[in-house]
This record gives sequence, structure tokens and C-alpha cells, in this order.
Amino acid sequence: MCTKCNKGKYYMTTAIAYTSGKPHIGNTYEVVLADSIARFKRQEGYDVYFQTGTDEHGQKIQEKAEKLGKTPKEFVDQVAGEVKRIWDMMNSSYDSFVRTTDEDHERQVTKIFKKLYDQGDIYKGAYEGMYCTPCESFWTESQLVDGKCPDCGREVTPAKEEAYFFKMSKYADRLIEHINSHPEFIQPVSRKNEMMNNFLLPGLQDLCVSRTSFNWGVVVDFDPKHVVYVWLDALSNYITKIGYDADGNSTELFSKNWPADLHLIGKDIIRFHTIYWPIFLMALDLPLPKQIFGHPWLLQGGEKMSKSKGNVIYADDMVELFGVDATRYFVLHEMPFEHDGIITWELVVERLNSDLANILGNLVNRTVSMCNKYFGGVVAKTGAEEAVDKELKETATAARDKVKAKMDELRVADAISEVFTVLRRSNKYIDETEPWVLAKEEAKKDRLSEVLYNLTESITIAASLLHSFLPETAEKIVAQLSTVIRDFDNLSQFGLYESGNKVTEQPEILFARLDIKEIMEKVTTIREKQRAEFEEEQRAMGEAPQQEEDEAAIDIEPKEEISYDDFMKMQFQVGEVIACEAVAKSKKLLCSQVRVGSQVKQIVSGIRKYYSPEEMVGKKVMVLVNLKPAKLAGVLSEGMLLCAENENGELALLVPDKNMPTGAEIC
RNA sequence: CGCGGGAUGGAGCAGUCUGGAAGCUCGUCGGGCUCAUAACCCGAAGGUCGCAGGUUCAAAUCCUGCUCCCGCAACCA
Repeated sequence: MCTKCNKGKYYMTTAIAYTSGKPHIGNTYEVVLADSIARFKRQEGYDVYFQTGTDEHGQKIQEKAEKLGKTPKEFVDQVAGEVKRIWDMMNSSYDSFVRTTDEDHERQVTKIFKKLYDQGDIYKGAYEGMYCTPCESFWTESQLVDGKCPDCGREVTPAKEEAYFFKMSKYADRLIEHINSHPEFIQPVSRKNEMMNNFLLPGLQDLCVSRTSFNWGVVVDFDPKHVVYVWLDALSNYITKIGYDADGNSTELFSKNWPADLHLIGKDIIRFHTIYWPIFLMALDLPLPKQIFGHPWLLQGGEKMSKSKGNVIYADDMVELFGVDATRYFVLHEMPFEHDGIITWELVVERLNSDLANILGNLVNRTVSMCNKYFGGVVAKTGAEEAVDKELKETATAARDKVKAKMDELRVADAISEVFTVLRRSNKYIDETEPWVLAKEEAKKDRLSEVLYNLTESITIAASLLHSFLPETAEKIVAQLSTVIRDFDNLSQFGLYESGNKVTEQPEILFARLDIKEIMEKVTTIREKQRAEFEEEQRAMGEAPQQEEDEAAIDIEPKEEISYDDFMKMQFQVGEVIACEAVAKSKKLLCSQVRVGSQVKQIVSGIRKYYSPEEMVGKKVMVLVNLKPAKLAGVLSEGMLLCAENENGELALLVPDKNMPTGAEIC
């Protein structure tokens, strides 16, 4: 009956995790999602090849390793080990774990780069832009903040640097045509417009595909001061690791599996996967992947997780508190298809209690208990059917196709809900049939047996469908029922549970109910531990540890020493904001009329996010008066309002501690 | 006027393409049941579907304008 391996191959990948640090639960979500899809496809009968791994090159990694006093390789070895450990802990059933520092991968990337260069798709040119010398970074005009380096706020100068470029525009029309004729290519569909309108239709610029500012990467063999742009390097993993060879000696694994059926990625890197990657593939004369799904993010209480905010949730901690399957359940079920999902400890506990403990665990437990109590554990079909059975059977047998339909659309959360529909219906069935009432009359013994058989059968079907999502739990359930996970093909039939089987005598609690208070106490401990680790890391990197949560100390790059005369060149005065309005063309800027002494200056500042025009009016502020006027977003600005800035870029205006008249000199 | 997404009972979401009695899960309240993990089942309360106009017999859904939130804006991966 098994149809294994007759539906053809299914090659799927996750994005490879960037090894700049330990992945949090949001990153882990991706591999769990991929794993559930892989498992489901296998169950359906596809020959699945599932690849994941780590992206280990790049400037960030090099810098971080340096700060920690390690070689980049030592550093990525450690992080990649962590990633793999977490992926394994989550029970991900990948077939291949690629690392971009793998020798075979690096060799192929070198060859691919050369091939593209030889055929003229990559050419040597010069990158021109605004350069911030201390930060060693190029910025585009649009990235500059008030015409200055967005990182450090210092002046930037026009500069030129030798670099290799990829002729993106050459393939743009073909890509547009492909995307238009393959509506399933970019998922969710709403992303398609974003890519088209923002990037493809305005015209693609050639992409700079080499770097000289650091060397932790794949070296360009014919021009060794360049390393290959990390994205060209990273994206290639999807073909190199399954055996692509740029010289035409690709392996059988490659010819069998390419093109990929699914690239599962985060919504932040859709551009790289739906524009650059397909174009690289066209240049290599390879077919394009069939589908790219940019999944949403898991946000901690609506905010991005970040170590400095101290709100990171790690898979380790969740598994320790809830177990692997509960963690898998939460991320899979709580993640909507189109937009970001929210995770908080409270929500996890709520979901776990209501769904896993109450609906699923308790159903199995009460069913097994009744089998033992009334029939010594033996589950027998007697044929004593009643009308009420019909709906239960229909719900159970319809579930498989419903789950499949949702999975085909990659709506994993909805697929799980379909299984829970069966479980909810089963709980209701118990109430409808009232086995404890039947048990009181000897004459109704057959009916009682039939009822318990129907329940056991429904649970077996549900557990089999749950196997892709909660593999351990599904196995535990069928073990308690003394049966096995049923073949996919047989899940639309009712009554295959072997009559006369004996279920376990001591049903183990699948998911214990949790007390939110106890969990939150443990969470406090976890947070403290995290904070300590974060501070230690900061110390190891030679940076000052943060003080109190709300009073962090910040060190900035020391600037050149200046003389008193230099200081005196700057004219600071107290000003009073007499009018203020938002700059229409911009989102960040406010335009204030500031009275300084007897004159009024128009000053534009990037503080709209932190101050409303209304609250600005009447404020006494500190003004740098003799700054050369400049136009910001087309509006003339004749000075600067002084602000303090914290590590999150939040701004606070400086105001005099005591009341001072407008025009008072600040010295 | 840069591009795009969102706003639906206390919370999280579906429904919007293809107009036709406002739905799901959680929470709250009331009831039932006792096989079970204080679990399960039934019922109830609770919403001007962001705001303002318009089209229509009929609008959460279509059109126009507005407000607020969130992404992206191309070499930070």
C-alpha cells in the first residue's frame, strides 16, 4: 500500500544561517517549518532531499572573531556547531548540512566566479560612492543621514574602489517574464509586487560582487585581493553542495535534484532569492527553483529580538521549559502565513495548556484510561454502530486531504489546525456517547466497545497526521495505543485499527499543564543568565559592559583632539522654537523656526520620530548657530539642534538646566 | 506626492480577489458531565469591521480622501 518514492523527488532548502551568533527561536523557526514540510512530503511519498546549513563568510564575522581574539575559522566552527546542535535538538530531519567554509563549496564558488567572468557576465569596474574612512564603509546617497555616515555621523568623502560587477540588467527581462508567467514562484504572492515595483521594473543596477575591505571569504583566484561577495557565495550552496560542477562534471545527485522545488527563507532576504539568485542561475544556464517562500518573522511581543534589549528567546530555553514538540508546536502553529507572528512566554504557556495538554494529551489519556477501566485495555470493534458515529468518522477521514491542501499552500499553521479539528471532535464524541453511562449496563457493553474503538481509531489517524509536526509526540501516542504511524494512503479510511489490540496499561501524560507563575519565575532566571552572558561577551569583545537596563553607558569612537580655538570657532546659543512643522517630503525631518536672540533661524532636524511638531514649539534648545546652511530634503537648514543619542539611535534634545534667555551663549 | 503591507468584540487571527444575515482560537461569565491532566461538552455576554464620504436594494468586502502602525528603499549578510 505504501507509495513511498513514487511521487518523484522534492528538493528543498532553508536559508543557511549566518554564523554571527547563536540563532534565536525566530531563526530556529525556519528549520522547524522546513522540517515539517520535509516530513510531510516524505509521508506523502516524495523522495525528499532537505538541505540546510550555515553561511560563514563576511566582514561581520571577521570583525567579531577579531574582537574575540579568535581566528574567523575558530569562531565559525564554534557557531556552526551550535547551529547544528540546535537544529538536531529540534529534531530536524535534514539530509545535508552545508557550511560555506566547506572545501568543495569554496572550490565551486571560485569556479563559478571565474566562469561568469570568462563569459563576460562579471566585469571589473570601480565602485564609486561616499566613503566614511573611519568606518571603512561605502554608502549610497540615500543611506546617508543628513549627508553624513549613518553609522558614526561623520563626514563622508566621494571615493572610488576597484571592484567586480555582475551585469544584472542583461537578464532582467527574462526574469520579469519568468515571474509573470509563474505566479507560484514567489510566495506569498504579495511579495511579488514588492520585488517587481521596487527593483525589477525601475531597472536593475549592476551588482557589485566582490569586496576588498576584508578577506574572510572565497578568494577570487585570478585577482586575490578580492573576495567573492557573500551573497554570491552563500546562494551557491544550493547547487554546490548537491554536486554542481562549473566545468560540467556535476554529480547524479545534482541532476536528480536540481532545480530545487522549494527555497524556504525569511522575508528579509526575498530580494536576494527572487532576483539575484535566479539571475545567477540564468547566467550559469541552469533552470530556476520552482518556488521561493519568504516566511514572516516571529517577534517577541511585537518587537524584533535583540540581545541588547534582553528579549531574546532561544530554542534551548524553550526546550528546557516545554520540551521539543511543544516548542515545535508553538512556532508552527502561531505563525501566520503572511505577516509576523508574536511570541511571548505567556502565549506559549497558554497554547501549550489549551491545545497540547487539554485537547490532545487529555484526550489520549482519558481514552486509554477508559479502555483499561472497562475492557482491561482491549480495544475491539463490535459493529454496534449508532448515528452519532457518522460525524466523527467523517471528520477523521476527511482530515488527511484537508491537511494536504493546506500543506500544498505551505500553510502549515492551518494544516495543524485541521488535525486539531479531529481531536476536538473526538472530545465531543465522548460527551455525546457518555461511555461511563454505557458501562453501567451490561447490555450496552458492545456499544461501549465500539465507541472506544472509534475513539482509538480517530486518535490513530490524528496522530499519524501529526507526525510531520510533532514527531516524538505522534510516536508516543501510537505507542500508547499499541499501533504504528499509519501510511498516508490509508488515512482516509476508517477502521484499520486492529480489533482486539491491547493499549498500554499506564498511559503517560503527554503534556503536563503548566503554571504560568512558575514558568515566569524560571524565565526571570533565564533572563538574568542571558544578561550575564551578554555582558561577558561584550567584555570579551573589549567593549564596556552595559550598566543598568535603562541607563546604559555608551562609548563612541574617540575623535581627534581639538584646541580651545577650534572649540571657540563654534557658536552655540540657546534658541526658542517658535514654530515647527514636519517636512512633507521626508519621514524623519522636522523643520523648526528657532529664535536665537533677535534673529530667527530655520533648522531642519531628523527627530520626527521622537518629537511631534506641537511639543517642539516653546522648547528652549541648544543650537549650533554658525553651521554652514545646507538643504535637507529640499528645505534650507541654517543650523543644528543638539541632541543626545543612545545605542538605539533614539534622540533627546538638550535643553538648559535653568531658564535662560534665547540667544544666551553656550560656552 | 518613493514602494508595499496592515488596522475586525479583552488578546491573537480568518473573512476582502468573486458585495448578500460578522466567524475561529484563547480569555471572561453561566450551565452540564465525572472517563480524564481542576481537563471535556453546551450556552451567554462582548465588535459603529481605523476615520470620513461615495456607488448599490445591499459594503468588513468596491471607489475616493484621511489618520495611525509596520516593513523595504538596492555594497551593513
